[in-house]
This record gives sequence, C-alpha cells and structure tokens, in this order.
Amino acid sequence: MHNVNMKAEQLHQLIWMSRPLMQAAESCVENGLTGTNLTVRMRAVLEILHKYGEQTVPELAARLEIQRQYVQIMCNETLASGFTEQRPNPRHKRSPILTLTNQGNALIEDILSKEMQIMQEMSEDLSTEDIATALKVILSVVDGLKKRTGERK
Amino acid sequence: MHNVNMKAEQLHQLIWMSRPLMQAAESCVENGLTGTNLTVRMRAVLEILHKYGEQTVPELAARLEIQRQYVQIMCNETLASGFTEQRPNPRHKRSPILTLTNQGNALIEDILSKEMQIMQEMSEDLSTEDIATALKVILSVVDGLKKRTGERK
DNA sequence: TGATTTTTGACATTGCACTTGTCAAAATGA
DNA sequence: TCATTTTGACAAGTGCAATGTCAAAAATCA
Repeated sequence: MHNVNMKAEQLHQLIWMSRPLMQAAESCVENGLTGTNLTVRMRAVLEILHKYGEQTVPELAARLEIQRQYVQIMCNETLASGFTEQRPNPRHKRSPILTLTNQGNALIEDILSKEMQIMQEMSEDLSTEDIATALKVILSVVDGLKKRTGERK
Repeated sequence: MHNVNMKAEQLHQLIWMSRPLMQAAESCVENGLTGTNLTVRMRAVLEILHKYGEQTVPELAARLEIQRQYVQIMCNETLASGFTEQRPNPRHKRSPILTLTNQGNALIEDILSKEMQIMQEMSEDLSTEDIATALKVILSVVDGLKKRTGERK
C-alpha cells in the first residue's frame, strides 16, 4: 500500500517535470540557433524534411500533429529564407512537394549534429539501460494518459 | 561508438516526448476538472497552497516560476470563486496572505486524490525501479540542458 | 461521364498563456 | 530620512497555436 503510493507519487513528479524538460529543451535548441536565420518552428520543418524526406505541407502537419494552417506558415517562412523549395507534385497540382535546398540541408545537418553532440555529452552520465528504461516509462505514461482522457468524468 | 550514438538517439527521442507528455498530462487534468468551476491555472494555485501552505502572491509566483503579474490574475480568479481568501499579512500590509477556504481545500483534495488514483493505475504497468530510474534520468537531463543553455554558441 | 465531396493554400479572426512595462502606495534598508 | 525595493493593479504586447472561410483543384462515387 505504501509502496503503491510511492510509485504514484514518483510518477506524478515525473509527469510534472515534462514542462521544465520541454522548456529546457526548447531553450537549448533556441540557443543553438543563434547566428542562423532559423527560428525554432522553422527548424522543426527542416528536421522533419531531413528525417522523413520531401513531403507536402499536409503531410508535415500530420507528423507534427498541429493544424495544417499553421504548418503552412512555418513552411512559407522556410521557403522565404531559401532553406526549402517547392517541387511540382505529380499527384496533386495545388500541393507542391516541399524539399530541402542544399543550403537548408547543410544547415539542418549542422544543427542536428551539434545537438547530437550535446546529447552524447549528457548521456555520458547515464547508462544505456537507464535511458532505455526512461524512454519506455515515458512512452507508457503518455499512452496511459491519452487513454484516460475523455473517458472518465 | 555505435553505442554512444544509440544512447544519444534515445535521449533525443526521450527529450522530444516532453511535449506530448505535457499535453497529455494537461488534457488529463483538464478532463478531471469538468464539473468543478476550476480552470487548470486556478488548480495550480490551489495545489501549491495545499502542498506548501498559505502564502503571498509573489511567493506563489516564485514557486510556479512565472511572472507575478500573471499569478496575480490566477489568484484573483480563485478569490472570486471562493476557493481562497485573503488574510492580513503581519509582515506586509499590501501583500495579504492567500489561504485555502474550506471549500477550496475540499475541492483540491478531491481533485488530487482522483489524479493520484490515475497515477496508481498507470504505475501498475511499471516497476518501482523503472519509475525511479526514469525520474532520475529526467532530472539529470533537465539539469544538463539548463547547464548547456547560454554557454556555447 | 457528371455530380458531389474532399483536399489544399491563402487569408482572417480569435484565444490562450504568458511577458513586459508602468504606476502609485507601501515597505525596507542605509 | 531618503533612496530602493516590493506589491497590486492595470495596460499592452507576444508567440503559438486553433478555428473559420473561401476558391481552386483533386478525388470519389453514382
């Protein structure tokens, strides 16, 4: 019984660390972006294009899980800055495929490699197993929370 | 080398789960608030008062790590709804001490106990050690990220 | 085929969670 | 005592979105 409460307490604490974690992560990313002409939201577009390859705005929106109207704005910014360009979409005339320019590709690779370096530094203090465990727990919690939202009153 | 990259990759993935985690947590809390006259931000005030006891607005702001001007608004809402009340502050005439009313106390205890029940349910799938490990990793990562922000270019 | 429905980019409006700035009264510290 | 700080109140601004609407184009279906 006491054990159960301990677990619940720790889980509660863990969950509410998500905000500080997110803020710290975004600050750190933002920090790494100074000097480039990128914003955090533009970086997100480049990251997805780099990871999953060229795609349309609606595809990006689905992956980012935010409204396509807003993703459109983010993408237009990357277009205006020359980090991405449009390619005609054989499957849809009104929805061009967004692709990284050489400049955009070089930039996002540079940024990601610097970020990865920070990840490596931080992971030195932690064991492979602990990181894997933490990731597993978080995925489980996100899943559990989502399942429990909108069902009970 | 490959192992190092694995760790960094997983850490990266873990860090970027913080946003979905936070959103899921807030949705879940919001969900548990339907029917009460509380909003998520009002709940935050009651939670702090319940956990740390009566205190002034600036103290609350420091604990929540958000600007006092905004915390003032949140607190005024809890006052207007009768969940908190002001007590004269012997140490400062202009800054009354905010304290839970009986109604506010009963409400926040009810909410917190329901939330804890969800925590317990979710923790059933996870071992005590795994939860402790996850918490440790997250705290370490937040710490590491904060240290690494604002230093390197 | 033709008609209906869906997708898409563009644009406008709105909401939310804050931050920032300012003021005056009150409190604090030298 | 006088300069500085704290505080509540108020005003304005910011960034990240959601929401709504439109028209063109595309996809679906009868």
